Amino acid sequence: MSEQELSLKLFVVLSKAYKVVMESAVKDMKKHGLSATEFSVLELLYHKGRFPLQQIGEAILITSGGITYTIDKLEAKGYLKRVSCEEDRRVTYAEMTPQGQELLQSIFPEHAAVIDSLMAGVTAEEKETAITLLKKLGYAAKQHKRIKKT
Amino acid sequence: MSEQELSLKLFVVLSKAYKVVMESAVKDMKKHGLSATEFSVLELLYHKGRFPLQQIGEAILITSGGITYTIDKLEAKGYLKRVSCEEDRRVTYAEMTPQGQELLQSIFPEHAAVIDSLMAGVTAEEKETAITLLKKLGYAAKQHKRIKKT
DNA sequence: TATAATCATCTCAAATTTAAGATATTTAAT
DNA sequence: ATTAAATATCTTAAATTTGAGATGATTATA
Repeated sequence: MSEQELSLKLFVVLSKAYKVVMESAVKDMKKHGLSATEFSVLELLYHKGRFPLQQIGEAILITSGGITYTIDKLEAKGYLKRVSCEEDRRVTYAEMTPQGQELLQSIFPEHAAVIDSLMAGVTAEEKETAITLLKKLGYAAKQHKRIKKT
Repeated sequence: MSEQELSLKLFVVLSKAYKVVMESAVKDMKKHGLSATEFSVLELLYHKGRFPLQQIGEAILITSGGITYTIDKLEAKGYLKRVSCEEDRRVTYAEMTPQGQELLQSIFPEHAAVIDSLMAGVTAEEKETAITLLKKLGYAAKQHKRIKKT
């Protein structure tokens, strides 16, 4: 296979793996009334604490409109609140409420188990290798985007 | 890292790699007036010839509503037409028109080059490894889904 | 042959995502 | 201190995707 054919193949296989894995993961998130995007936001706040809206978008790769939409939803559900930044009045933080904390504490372990069982059949070594390669691929694609823009 | 942590990490890295790669790929497809889904359908027909609608959905992982929507779009653009199956009257094929053929002939090489340049920075060996692992992961996730359903 | 179950496609409304642009704030340059 | 450029968030309409259910066709079974 030529280099280009390899790239195309990788592109196709990446898309399929993502979609198949995501389909089951989303099913689990839906059980708790959360979309994939909502879950990602809560997971981020759960692990990193309060976070500026803009940076949430950068972290989970959604557009500004998507940020507003998702944060609105989560705020309406009572899982987080907007807190404006004192130092920079352009900035708004998203901060988990106690209800949000409780939710994640209660559902995260099961979620982790679902993801893990999804990936049974791939060994720990293989996962490590895949993580390394996908990180590298993601980094390469990000660079490509940056360069194109310039 | 525990097995479960590895799985979670892989899940996150897979999502990010997919989204970053897709973002640039979609930008290229848009240049030719095609969405990612539309492009996938045309690419499939280009390589495999006429194909039943249902099976298109299975191949590129979109729901039945999405199939109808996308095929409608492509038919309106004149790139394919619906052809009903003689043997089984439930079935409708999607079949590329000469215009569709021409379009793909003209844009596919550039598309392949874009995908390839996106992935510069990952060696051929690494691509091969990634392909193998992602196939395995996709397969594992598909099995998981099948089992869950039973 | 009825009947039930399955299958392929379509319809439609609701949910979500995207893209472009508006507003307010901050930073940098003159 | 102005002005211009950059940044963060929000608004809105359009595009897309999802999910549930309708319809028509086929297959399997009693």
